[in-house]
Amino acid sequence: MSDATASSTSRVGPPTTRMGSDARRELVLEAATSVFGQRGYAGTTTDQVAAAAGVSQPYVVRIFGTKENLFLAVLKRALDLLLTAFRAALADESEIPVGRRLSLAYVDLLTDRGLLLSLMHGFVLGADPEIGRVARCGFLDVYRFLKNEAGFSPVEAAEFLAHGMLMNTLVGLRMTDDYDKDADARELLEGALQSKLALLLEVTNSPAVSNSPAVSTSTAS
Amino acid sequence: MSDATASSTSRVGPPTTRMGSDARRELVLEAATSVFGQRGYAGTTTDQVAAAAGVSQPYVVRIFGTKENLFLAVLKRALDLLLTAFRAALADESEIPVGRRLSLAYVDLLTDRGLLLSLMHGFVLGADPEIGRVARCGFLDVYRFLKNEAGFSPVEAAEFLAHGMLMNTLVGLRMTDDYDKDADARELLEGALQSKLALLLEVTNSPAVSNSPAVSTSTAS
DNA sequence: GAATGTTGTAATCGAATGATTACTTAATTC
DNA sequence: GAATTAAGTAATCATTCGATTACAACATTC
Repeated sequence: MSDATASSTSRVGPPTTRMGSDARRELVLEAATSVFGQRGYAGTTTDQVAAAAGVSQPYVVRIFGTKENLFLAVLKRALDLLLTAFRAALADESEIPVGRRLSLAYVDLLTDRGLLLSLMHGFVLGADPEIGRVARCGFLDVYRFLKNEAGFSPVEAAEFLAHGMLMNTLVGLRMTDDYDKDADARELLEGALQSKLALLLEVTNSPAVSNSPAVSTSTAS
Repeated sequence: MSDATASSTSRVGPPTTRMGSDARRELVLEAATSVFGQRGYAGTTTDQVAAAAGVSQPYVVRIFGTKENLFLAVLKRALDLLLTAFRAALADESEIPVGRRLSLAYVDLLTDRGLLLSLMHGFVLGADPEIGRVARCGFLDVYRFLKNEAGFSPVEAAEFLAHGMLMNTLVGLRMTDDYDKDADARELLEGALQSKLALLLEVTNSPAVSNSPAVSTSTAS
């Protein structure tokens, strides 16, 4: 906090230009996706989300009503982006077979830190009444897409989903952190991701979560 | 609470017989495994664990020092049980091929509610310094078992792990809740679990998590 | 059978956190 | 250009929760 000439309640910087509520909402959703992906639903505070989005904590709460609603919005957005990316990959005519195109689209999404991990956190909270309902429904939507739109058989679809869950888990584990240190980790990543590994390694380089509390409520100047 | 003849500080029931600390520790670990599996690390309170174990909340804390230590102990125990079950399945000579025996052992473990879900919750917390380290190490231990002891190739091991992660996810999602209601859920479960589905359906019938706070600190009489 | 250690609980504390209230200031409208 | 709406924050509250302290009852040893 600069002790400038400003009196206690007057402005410090140049007059802030305002943002439309839709844009602000999307910005908070992106920040929330990142934080929820790292720390899970219960492990994330609205204050951490606010800090990541560069707004105050009460504003985050006011936009979404409750933390649970915010997480549900993150889940729905993630599922929407996932299916949209899959449909784009499907529509994109190419010599590459369908399954491979979808796999590549999936790994592409893994590079959006938090997106698929937030989903994963939701998937293991099926015991929660609200979150569980949305998560089950979303997972089934993906399954139906694979069958009805991509033309997979039930077993092929399960196969595809299994590899997706393994990739999610490896990213959640931050197994890429051990890529240089552990030969088995390297081999596992290569076996699980094969040609898609290089793409993933490029973006997996952010540090571990810090346990120090966010400075909170105050916007970064 | 019975309003018996007891004065405020006197005993109510018969003199409680004590339990050895090892047995008590194991009992608390089992309860913690169940609760962590349902609600995740951050979503679980030491009080919920205490209530599930039938002891007081401070006692849970005293046994394990911190909640994080408790969760780490749950993870290590789960990994130990997993590898022990796998080694038993491997040693058990039979006509059934190795992969199938291990799969059956895995589904057997899924019936211990919470065990594999606690692991799964740990797996997606790789960004946490301590939990992440233990989770990565444990996952790699399983991978090494598959390669070095069960004789899997790297790709076969990844394949096996992928199906394990899908099964974990389906259990975490409580997809079995929709087995009777949704044809796609039924088909997905059958495609993913195949012959092992019947085993899993038998034990998946406990209700959703309640959001009412545990009565806490008081032992059930 | 006192002394001593162990198993266990009741009471409570301090910090963290989701939410609320009241307020400020930038846009927008008439 | 006043009035009104919308974007945003500071301050603060009530709960929750992990942890600590002090104490009680059972077990063991000598």
